[in-house]
Amino acid sequence: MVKPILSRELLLPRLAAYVLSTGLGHASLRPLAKAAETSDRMLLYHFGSKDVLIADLLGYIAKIYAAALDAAIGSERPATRAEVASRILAQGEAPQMQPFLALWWEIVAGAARGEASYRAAAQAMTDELLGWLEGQMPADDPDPRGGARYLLTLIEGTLMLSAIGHGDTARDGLLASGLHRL
Amino acid sequence: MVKPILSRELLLPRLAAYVLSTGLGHASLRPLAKAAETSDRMLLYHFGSKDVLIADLLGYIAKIYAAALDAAIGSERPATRAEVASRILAQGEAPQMQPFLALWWEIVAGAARGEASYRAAAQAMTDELLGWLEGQMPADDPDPRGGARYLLTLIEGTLMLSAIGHGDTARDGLLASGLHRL
DNA sequence: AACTTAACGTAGCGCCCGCTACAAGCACAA
DNA sequence: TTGTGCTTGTAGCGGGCGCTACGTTAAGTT
Repeated sequence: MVKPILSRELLLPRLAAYVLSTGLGHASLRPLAKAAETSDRMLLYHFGSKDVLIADLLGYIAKIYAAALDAAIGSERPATRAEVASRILAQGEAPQMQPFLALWWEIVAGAARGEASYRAAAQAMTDELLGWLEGQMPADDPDPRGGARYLLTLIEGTLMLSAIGHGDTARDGLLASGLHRL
Repeated sequence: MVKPILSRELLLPRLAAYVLSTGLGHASLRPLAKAAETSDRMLLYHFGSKDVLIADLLGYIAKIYAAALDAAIGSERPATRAEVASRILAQGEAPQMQPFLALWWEIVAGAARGEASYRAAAQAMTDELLGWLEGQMPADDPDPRGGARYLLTLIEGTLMLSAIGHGDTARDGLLASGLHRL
């Protein structure tokens, strides 16, 4: 007998791939089921309701994201804050990260509207990124904790401006920030 | 005879009020019509299609936003960059701006997915904010243009982190940014 | 007075939504 | 062998969706 927990873990990667490629907005049960090679009936059987499915899926995607970040950690530590920022922004421009970024803004929008599972996913992914940043801070940084939070704020602002076609604005802002002098 | 352009301009404020309070995600024709005290039939009559209605509505809301920013301009110019940032962040925390912010992240998400009308609205609102920032920069600022872009990036990052419940993280980042020393 | 046209109401189309009722298939324990 | 309960397929429910067909009213125009 196949245990339900197994089926869920079989379904989640397929659901995640579908949602990452098409977005959360149009993710309804029948298309999701088709992408996972099952039926809407079965999705509800395994997850209970669509809300639970989405919540579980967001948690799963947050875990994928954490793994992607881990895999992207360079072996040697950057020497400056500017190098930390430039590394993670380069990571943010990588093609394989684009589906995550598109999904990210949907999650942020849901969190801003107060939906609990979106907020949980957003916080999990932000905590992950913040931890990664702290670990990447230069060894001689006078304030790694504050510096990581400063860089996180700058990086999220840059990613947002890039998402709406204001990437040049953010780049000019970073150049004017004096970051390369820190 | 009442001209259609008049009716549209009568409908848009009501539609905007509804969308600002409930979000774009669940804005379908019948609820929108009810909020505007008309029928779905009439909304389509005046706008042609839902897509056009949403596009026009986003343009209208961008104009409201511009007016709200204009109204918020203080008479005397700030003396430091930190003061500029603190003013606009205080503005972002004002209760009357919360509906705009919640809607803002939905617009960003739509723009990130490549939807043209969302992107246009996002750029219009960002251009407005950027212009406002440039006008607010201290008179003795060595680089008002770059500084405004830097502040915009920091501000958007801060607003995003606040939206997902990471407001403290952003505040710590700003404190560590050395902004108060600039 | 006859005609035109913008403005609006009523009713309903076909489609997709989340979800459910019901029964059948299956592995297992008694 | 007979339950017993997990898994799955078929079919469909009530309802909301964007949109349309069609008729009516009322204000101009000629």
